[in-house]
Amino acid sequence: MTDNDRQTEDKIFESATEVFIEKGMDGARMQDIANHAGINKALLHYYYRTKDQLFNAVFEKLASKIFSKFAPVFDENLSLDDKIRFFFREHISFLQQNPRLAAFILNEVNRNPARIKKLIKKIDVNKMWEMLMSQHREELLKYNINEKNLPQVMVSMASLSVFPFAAKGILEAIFEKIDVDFNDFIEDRKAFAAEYAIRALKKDINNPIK
Amino acid sequence: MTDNDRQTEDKIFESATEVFIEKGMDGARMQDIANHAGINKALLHYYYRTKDQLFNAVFEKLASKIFSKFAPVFDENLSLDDKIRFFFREHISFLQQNPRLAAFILNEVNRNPARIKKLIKKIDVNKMWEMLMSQHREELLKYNINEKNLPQVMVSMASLSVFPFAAKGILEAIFEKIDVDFNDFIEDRKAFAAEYAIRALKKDINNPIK
DNA sequence: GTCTATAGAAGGATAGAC
DNA sequence: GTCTATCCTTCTATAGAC
Repeated sequence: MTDNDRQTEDKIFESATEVFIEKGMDGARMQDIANHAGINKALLHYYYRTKDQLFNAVFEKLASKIFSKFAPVFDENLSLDDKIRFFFREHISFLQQNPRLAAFILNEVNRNPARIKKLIKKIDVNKMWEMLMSQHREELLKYNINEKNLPQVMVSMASLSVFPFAAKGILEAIFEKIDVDFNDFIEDRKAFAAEYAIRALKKDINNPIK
Repeated sequence: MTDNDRQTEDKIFESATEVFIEKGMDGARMQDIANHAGINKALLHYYYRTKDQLFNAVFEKLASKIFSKFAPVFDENLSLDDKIRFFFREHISFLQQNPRLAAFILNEVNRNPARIKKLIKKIDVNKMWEMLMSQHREELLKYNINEKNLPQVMVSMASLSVFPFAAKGILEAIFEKIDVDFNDFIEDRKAFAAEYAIRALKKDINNPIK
């Protein structure tokens, strides 16, 4: 494969990424992607035979990029509280740089759930729990976390981080009325969500878990 | 307008609702909607001149339905804790009955933010804060809630409730691996999210807010 | 008000020249 | 490898009969 091939193929891939994120699989037009890349439609089909194949290539790249952002949390040598802070800071910063990415992935997965199966296969949820247990055995006793409610705990953290981006359009409309800037809100959220989640997970003698 | 008109128009509207929620504006086909309603395409255009008009009618109905679910929280005569419990129980139950609704709204708003502006106009956020203040003035002193962080607080509650539905496709794929049923998860979530949010919002002498 | 038939436009995909 | 021209299907929308 020559440099020229690579260049064109990359250009197509990048343009497709932008257009698909913007319009979704159904809304995107091959013509848009071609225009965006400064080439013609036929070339798209030369490199990626069909729209479906082009979309799949883009989707897989983006989805794996998102999932890979969850892993480092378990590797850092930090207290549990600081891991939570680390997670929100990193994860929200990542989404901040790609504000439409989350909504795109969520929507396309719902539209075609089979797409995500392949990527999920690589994730070992049980191992995540074991790592958490081995690294924070004593700390965990002070937290409202156990093997049974771990899914609820993890989903809650993902919710607090991802939802504002998934609901960006609605939030911006509401914020406009109360003179809040979405970007400022997101900047504040890195710390707010972390402290919120930490308080929610810590056992509290004033409000013991039943 | 005769009964027959009403019947047909309603049938079209209901069919359009189902198909649009399932496939989105771009993915939905007028033919699908006609088939679903047991009529032919031409009739769709007779009642709603264009696909766009039909979609707008459906979208507005659904979006206002979702927003109206937030209001009753402020009217109930309950302690703040019980209002939070009430909110999660009611809101999650509503989404449980319409599991694809949240993802549909979020996606279509992002695709076309102008759509939501009209509905947002009706919401008075400042009034919500005033009601909260007047009803729970003393209680609020024990909570990490103030006028400045109210948006963060509200978005967090919406996140915990809505996100699992927006991410249904991904969660189901993950849950399959660890043998968790999505419906069971949602059932548990009504109580989990409430207690999680309450702990997160309560001031805690062990972990005071800075 | 409801249907059949079809116009007319758009979009994905390919053939063939260079 | 890249382009122009075009095929062919799909889809929205309308015309016109009943």
